[in-house]
Amino acid sequence: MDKIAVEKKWNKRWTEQKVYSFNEKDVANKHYVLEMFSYPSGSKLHIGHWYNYSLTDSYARYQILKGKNVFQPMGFDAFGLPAENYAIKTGVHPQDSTLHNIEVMEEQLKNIGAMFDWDHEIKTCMPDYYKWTQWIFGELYKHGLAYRKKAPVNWCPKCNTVLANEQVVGGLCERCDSQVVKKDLTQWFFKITDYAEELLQCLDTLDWPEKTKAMQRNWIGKSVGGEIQFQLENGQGSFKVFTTRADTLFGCTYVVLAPEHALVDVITTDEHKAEVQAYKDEVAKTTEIERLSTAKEKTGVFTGAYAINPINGQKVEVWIGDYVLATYGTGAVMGVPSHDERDFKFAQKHNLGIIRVIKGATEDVDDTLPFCDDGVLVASGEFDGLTSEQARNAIVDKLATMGKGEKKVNYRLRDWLVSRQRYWGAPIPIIYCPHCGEVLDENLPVELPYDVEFTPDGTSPLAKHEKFIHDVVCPKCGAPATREADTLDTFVCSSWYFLRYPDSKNSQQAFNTEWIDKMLPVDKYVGGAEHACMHLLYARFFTKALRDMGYLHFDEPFKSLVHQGIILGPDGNRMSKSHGNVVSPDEYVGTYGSDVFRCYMAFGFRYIEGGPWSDDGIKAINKWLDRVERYVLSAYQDYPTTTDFGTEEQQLNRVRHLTIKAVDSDYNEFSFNTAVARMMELVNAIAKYDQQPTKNAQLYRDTVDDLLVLLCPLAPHIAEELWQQTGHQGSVVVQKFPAFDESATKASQVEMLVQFNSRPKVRINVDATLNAQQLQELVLKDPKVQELLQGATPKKVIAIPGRLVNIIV
RNA sequence: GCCGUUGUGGCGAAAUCGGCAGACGCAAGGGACUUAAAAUCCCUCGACCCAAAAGUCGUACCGGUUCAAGUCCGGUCAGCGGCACCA
Repeated sequence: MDKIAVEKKWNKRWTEQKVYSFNEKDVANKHYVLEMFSYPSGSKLHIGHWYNYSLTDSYARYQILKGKNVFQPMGFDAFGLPAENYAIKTGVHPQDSTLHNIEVMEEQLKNIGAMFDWDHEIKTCMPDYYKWTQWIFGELYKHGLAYRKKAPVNWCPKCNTVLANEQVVGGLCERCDSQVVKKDLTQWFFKITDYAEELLQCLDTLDWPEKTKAMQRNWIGKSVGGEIQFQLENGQGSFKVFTTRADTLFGCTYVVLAPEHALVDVITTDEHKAEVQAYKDEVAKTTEIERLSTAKEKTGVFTGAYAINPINGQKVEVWIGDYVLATYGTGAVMGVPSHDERDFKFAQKHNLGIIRVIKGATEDVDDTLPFCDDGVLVASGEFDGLTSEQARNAIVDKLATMGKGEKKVNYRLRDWLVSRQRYWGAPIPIIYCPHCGEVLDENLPVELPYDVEFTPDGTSPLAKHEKFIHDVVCPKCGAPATREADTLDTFVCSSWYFLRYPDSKNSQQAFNTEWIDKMLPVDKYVGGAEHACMHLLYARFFTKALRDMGYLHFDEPFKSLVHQGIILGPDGNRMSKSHGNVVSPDEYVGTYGSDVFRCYMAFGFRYIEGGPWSDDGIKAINKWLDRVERYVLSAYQDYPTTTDFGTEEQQLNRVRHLTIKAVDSDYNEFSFNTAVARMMELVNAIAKYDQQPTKNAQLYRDTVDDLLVLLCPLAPHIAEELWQQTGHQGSVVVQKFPAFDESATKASQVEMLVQFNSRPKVRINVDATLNAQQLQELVLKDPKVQELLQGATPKKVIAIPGRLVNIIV
């Protein structure tokens, strides 16, 4: 078979006949399969795309065979920096390059032979899409979930834009690895922190990889504790500290404020002013990375001020130190050197007191090290004898009655910074009016102008576009106004695309509530694990926010999530141009066709693991598919036939049904490698049966028919071609998954393993229906067993029908 | 340091509720067919021991539970991913 020609033929025919279109009338039976959409970069689809898209498509095809009404759309995450950077380098406008790349990629995606529903395609850079991205911004704004504030933000000097916390990896820009610096800027934020608790709680309800859920939990970073108020000694006011260890409060010997803390300048005494200012200057100069390094020494200086520990009235020194972060908790911590690693180091260095107030269960107290575990309180007045856990509550409760403390939960999650000082993104629909201030523009879309000078210089390219900025009046008062020049982070665009797909042509709304309530949540979402704390978190936030506004009525967008593994280069490194280990799928697809390539990827890797690329087995898969062809055609040739159903027939039928059962669950679990292995076993059984001089044609043909249907998710074109060549009506891709007949898998006689002292010794054929008692009796009577027993009486016999018999002597 | 995850032949990997470890393939070796090659088909293929039969060892390491452990329990080590001065 000329596999390439066959692929072209069927691909074309399926598209013409719309074999794959979703039936909107049968929405109750829908199965929404979604692959993370791709970024239309200039380079072609790589192995990773193929691995993700082709095998998830196999899962979708399997669902069709199982009678599901599958919705599997595709689109493009088309805004973003790479197109803009490409434009800066080459002068080709981002819109032109993006739209061109999309065309090329559409063609490539079609060649995979996947059944994407192109009628619902989305391109996020088109006004008919970003109009609704802007609308969602407006809704968030109206509900207090989008706001503007001046804050120290992450700035990438190379990309010339701010970044979200999630886009800073180890102090470096996620995209270009430049060192990120802090800048004080007024920026737009989404209030994702309002949903921190729900985002955390709902993780338990999701069928997601444990790893991903753990990463989100970690990122949200909930910590339960208390806020404790310290009065300043000389009546200059008070400040709060956040702690998870209120039980150690009696051990507090000093407090530390973040150098940026507002109170620092107020409380510093004259004699310490110079030193404090010098320290603050020093801190401002160090980079974020240096400052956050755990290896760095715990530096700090005394302010000269004192505060009162509210639980015991002790006077403690107030220090500043850069290990206290202004952006977490209250920007102030209490120092308990006896029970905290960092405080201990800090106290040692600066000669501060160390008072031990928690005793461990064991008595081997080592006072040269901090004791950081829970224990029992000592030297803590009325709280002596309480466990740490009891004391945490008791102490905060006591403080609460004094008005000096309260229980408090803190999250590490920060609000999502969405402004970007770049061109190629959705404009933020905000107008600034000299009289009314910040006004939401509801006249959408706010179109992104084409003729923009986008060479980055640290200011937003749109700011330099006179017409865009100034050709606007205030919607409230009609006065001449100006537009917001920043654009939205592309992650905003991708935070709701799965809601748009089912209703992609709706020009009146972002989506119809009633309709997407039926179509969502996504039943199976497949994409890379690298999105754990960005896209997957943002999309959940959007879903919950839109739910609370009444635009939809479900809690989570992605019910079940699968991460495909990563295909590494042959050298075991991540494929990249710099490693020079990039493998292109094109050559393989050109030589063997997409079915062979897909089957090879299916068989060669555990789907969720991935691994280093090697093409050692691709020829074998090609041969195997040829073998399938030979036997399928052989079954339909003329040969001496019989209607008998003897041992050989039973054998074949048995393997056939075991294969049906196994492949069914394998597809369902994305275990494509074992699915192929099972089908290989079936083909081996068929090959053996083919040797029979006289064959049961009915059984033989039914069996190869089943094989073609089982194979069709992984090799749709080849299966279809053979289906047609053997004279079937209709397309194989919409057949019913073969029915499993359990009785066919049961032999009347089974080979039973007999062990002596747990070591395999003898095999005897027994009736399959015997119960444990009968089995034991029969086995003990067996001559071979008798011989091994040599007259001894077994101490114990374990007989398990269907498994084994173990004789202990 | 914390969280998660993975350790099985020369290689990719299988193994249901604890029940014959290595299915299915690749590579390798041997053979059939062929003038030859390709294609196809058959056999061997964890290690040790051995003429063979039999036997011993073997799922990262140490220990435990069990008639029986890749699988369960306790501990250790290594790889991978994430977080990390978060109070």
